[in-house]
Amino acid sequence: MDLEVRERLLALVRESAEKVVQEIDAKGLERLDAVQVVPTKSADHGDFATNAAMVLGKALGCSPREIAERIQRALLDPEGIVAKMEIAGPGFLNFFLARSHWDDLLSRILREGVSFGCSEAGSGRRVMVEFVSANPTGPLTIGHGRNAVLGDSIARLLEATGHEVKREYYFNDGGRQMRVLAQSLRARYEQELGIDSRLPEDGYQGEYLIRVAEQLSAEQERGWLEADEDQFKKRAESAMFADIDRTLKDLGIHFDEYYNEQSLYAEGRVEEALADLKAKGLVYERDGAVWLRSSELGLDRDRVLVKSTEEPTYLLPDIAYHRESLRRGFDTIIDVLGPDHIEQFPYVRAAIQALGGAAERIEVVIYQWVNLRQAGEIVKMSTRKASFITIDKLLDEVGPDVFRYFMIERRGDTHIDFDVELARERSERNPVYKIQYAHARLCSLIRMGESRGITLPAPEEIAWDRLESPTELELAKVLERFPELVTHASEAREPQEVARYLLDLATTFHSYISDGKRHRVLSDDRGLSVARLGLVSAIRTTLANGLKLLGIAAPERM
RNA sequence: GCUCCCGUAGCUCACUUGGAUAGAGCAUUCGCCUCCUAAGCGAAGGGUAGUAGGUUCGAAUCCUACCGGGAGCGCCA
Repeated sequence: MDLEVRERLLALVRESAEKVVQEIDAKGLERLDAVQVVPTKSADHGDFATNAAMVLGKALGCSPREIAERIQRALLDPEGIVAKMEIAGPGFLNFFLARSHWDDLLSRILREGVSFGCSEAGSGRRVMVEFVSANPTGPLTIGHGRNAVLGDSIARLLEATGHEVKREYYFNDGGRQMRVLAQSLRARYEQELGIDSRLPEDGYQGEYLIRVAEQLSAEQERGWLEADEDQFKKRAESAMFADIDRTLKDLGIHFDEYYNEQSLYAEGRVEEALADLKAKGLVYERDGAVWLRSSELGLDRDRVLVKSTEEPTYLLPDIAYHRESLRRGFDTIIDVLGPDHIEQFPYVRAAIQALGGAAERIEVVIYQWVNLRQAGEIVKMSTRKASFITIDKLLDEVGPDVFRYFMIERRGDTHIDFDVELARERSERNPVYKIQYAHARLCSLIRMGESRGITLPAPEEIAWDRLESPTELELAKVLERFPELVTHASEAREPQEVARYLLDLATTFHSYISDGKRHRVLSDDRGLSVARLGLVSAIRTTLANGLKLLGIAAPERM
């Protein structure tokens, strides 16, 4: 694919700036890296601007404006990308792009359709995105929902930029939590049968277990009174996973693999990791526990690998898991994790590194917890006490699109206070509706065009030069940003950039279409109608492509 | 004790990874459906960007210190 115009401009500017530097003082060469070309905020400043003259000013000992003039004179533009250049402000060199650029852009969008915005940047790279990874002890909470939406959107962005993506759910159905869950289910089952049975001290109090128990007693009657803990565990686990899967499905999320931590034990990977760490002299015993000598790996203290009860902490299997993932041949492994891992993860990474693993291929996307606000009060969420609102409940009220948008509109590393009442209210008047509404209106225009017999010819045959208003050019300018935005959001693992962008595009469109006196799309002027419908179609394509990256529906009618 | 996040309009948050006059939504006030979907649009008011330094041609953005708020970890995971 062609380079985006910004990159082509940057190359021209650097080339020209280099010549100027050579003429004046070669010492300025090392400043060339700081030269940028960026889209402008205001149309008065053209379409793109470069800071080259300001960056080089000091090194060359000349005024920025003088340098800007020399760069302007030296700039060669064989393709004729630039129609006009201006020097402004403290020394910006502003570029006004040639009309043909915008015409080409609109043609290109129509030609590329669903793949506009996609790239092959990550072609040949295998990436694993490991997310959700909630243990099957209860329904998914809103916090898990943030993880789910974030991970899935990152995966979608990676796919759009050509990566081969595997979505993985890593879980642990061994250990204490699951035993407590099994005991809790047994207690509920016995209660169903009228036996005065109590939940274990720190048992799972959620209502969902009662439902499972009801079903179990209906099926088995008293048949499970002698059942062992393992039977209850398996029963509880499959019920919990059924819940989780349904929720994920409602959110439009699927996984390629469910990876069980227990398999690491079964295959001896955990022992192996411990043995290898021992062989490197990175392990010692104290107080009956086995410690990782992480303070010798540049970290602030040592950590327990195996507790005095002989159970491993999460750290050891995590080291084994990541080693195993690297062996599976991924170029990049992205873990989407809650803030409880912020402090921990460096130890996993350090251990992998010390064992000679490619720790730099492991990336962590940390998100902050979602606080729930009810009647103005922050509610702490705990799975065990069931003091949470499940995603299911919320999805019933606001639907997956609003939920996904809520979870993705902010950067992952900021806190979200999720106000349930507000979410309900806002479900009727919400940014995501504004975006979807724009898409529906665009579709409506296309339908109306068709009903009047106006269909789009091949993109190159559209008389794009009929689009003359500033708003139309502004729209084109917004569309222009999309491919680069997708690339950036993908590389930065920041899907909220897409959400922001879509809102911006939708707003610009609503503004355009509301001024129907000046820009009526469908009119008696057939050529103009075709050109405007072409623009409409390009906007629709871009909105739809962006919504798809976020897993949000693009309705044709509302 | 250690780690992370946040202090920007009355509220919730942006600012394209250091650029030109700091922007949206909500809320408030005032307008717009004989005209392609009013889930929309236009306009007005509202700001010492927590404080103090530093780096830079240029700082809301980077660095340091302090103040204030939120969260996590320290043999549960």
